[in-house]
Amino acid sequence: MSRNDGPPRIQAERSRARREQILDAAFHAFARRGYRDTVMDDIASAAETSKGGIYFHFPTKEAIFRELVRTTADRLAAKVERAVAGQTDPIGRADAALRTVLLTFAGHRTMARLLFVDVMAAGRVFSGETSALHDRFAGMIAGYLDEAVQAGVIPPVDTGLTGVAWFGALNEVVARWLLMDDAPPLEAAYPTLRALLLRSVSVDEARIAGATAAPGA
Amino acid sequence: MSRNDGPPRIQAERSRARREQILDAAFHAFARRGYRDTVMDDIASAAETSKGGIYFHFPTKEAIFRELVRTTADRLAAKVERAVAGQTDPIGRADAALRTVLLTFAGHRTMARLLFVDVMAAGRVFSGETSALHDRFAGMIAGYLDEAVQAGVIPPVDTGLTGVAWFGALNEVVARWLLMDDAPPLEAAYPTLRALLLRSVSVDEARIAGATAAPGA
DNA sequence: ATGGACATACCGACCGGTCGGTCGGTGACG
DNA sequence: CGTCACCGACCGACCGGTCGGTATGTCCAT
Repeated sequence: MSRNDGPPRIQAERSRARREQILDAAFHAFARRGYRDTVMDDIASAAETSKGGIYFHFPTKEAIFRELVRTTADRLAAKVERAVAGQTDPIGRADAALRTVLLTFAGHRTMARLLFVDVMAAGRVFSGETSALHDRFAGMIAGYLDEAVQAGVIPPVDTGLTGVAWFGALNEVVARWLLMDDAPPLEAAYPTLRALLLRSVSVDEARIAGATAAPGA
Repeated sequence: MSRNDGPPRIQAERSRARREQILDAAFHAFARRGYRDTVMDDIASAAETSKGGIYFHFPTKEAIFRELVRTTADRLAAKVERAVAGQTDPIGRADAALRTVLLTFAGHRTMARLLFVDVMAAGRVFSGETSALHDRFAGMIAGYLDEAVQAGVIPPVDTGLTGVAWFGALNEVVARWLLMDDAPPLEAAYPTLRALLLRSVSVDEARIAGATAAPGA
């Protein structure tokens, strides 16, 4: 793993590692205390470095946050797309996307916090970020819905608005779960939410009842 | 207007008016710039008074914000309940609630901003407030859904979760609208959103098609 | 190979600005 | 003349970002 050819670039490797260390510490700090209540010294000490050290690797606090949001969203989107690729049935695809997001957040509260709470809570400076993030996921949903409409599986609807509404519903369920102290596992909400959403676009009741397997149509 | 009977409580009246003035200024300031980015001096100058003047009427910045959120939510809740009281049909009630909220926000972007954006954006200090606020409205929805289930108009479902999901969908649609610069009127989203939500709890397609009048069932 | 010049990574005291909240004072109403 | 309402200069904690300095690689000329 650490085999390096010819010139032993010790310094470069160390630098990369430290950068990662800072990102990781910032991720957890932001997720726990929120953007504004996180102080650079918090991140520094959690990353076992100093404020000066951080500012060697990053220009501003904002830049750290932006990078974190971007890469986290990227990771999640990739995961969803991977899950969706394994499904051919349009309903199955939308379904897989929903399940992936829900299950991922269930396993990584911190990720959920960062994306769904902090980005909103970070203030007006990041409203562009927020907008882009929500657009991205609402747009993904709308895309899958469009496919479903195209395939004739559901009647035509305003997929844009529906995507937004679906995303909102999902968002709120996750946020709710995040703010509760006692945690009934998030997965528990999946069947109900799934049925609710599918019904909202007039999917056949029979299809809703069927599990996520068997794309035999 | 400024007529006062018998005992001339000039001073008390003036005090009340000033208090209101401050609240009003704070409301708009918070709605425009958000809680954290609003500075006491902003509020002071907008209310045509001074920081000291404010601190004569209120103990802390936080207290002002809390009072604002509470009374605003109260006002909205009362408006919804009034609208709902005029409907007997369970579906009509849920429907009236939805329409009221949407139309109110459409007419008062500031109110929407304060309740839906700023409360989330105010930081961890107010997470209790957020929680309570969302619970309140999600709970209201769940209540109407319970009635509908009781009346046999819709099949039994997890009304709690459904309330949360509905609220989330509504929330997101409003938030989206708030963050857009060009504004297709919010009311335009009403019919689609209405149909979407009603379908999600298996309301008869016939009933969905019918307008909000005629509770003739 | 080796020493010294240059770059890279890192440190933490410090700076400058911000902002919630305070306090001594002032005027006007009753 | 006391009290209520109000003013605004001021305080001090806080925090993002800077800067002079150090220590540890890295590279090249000799």
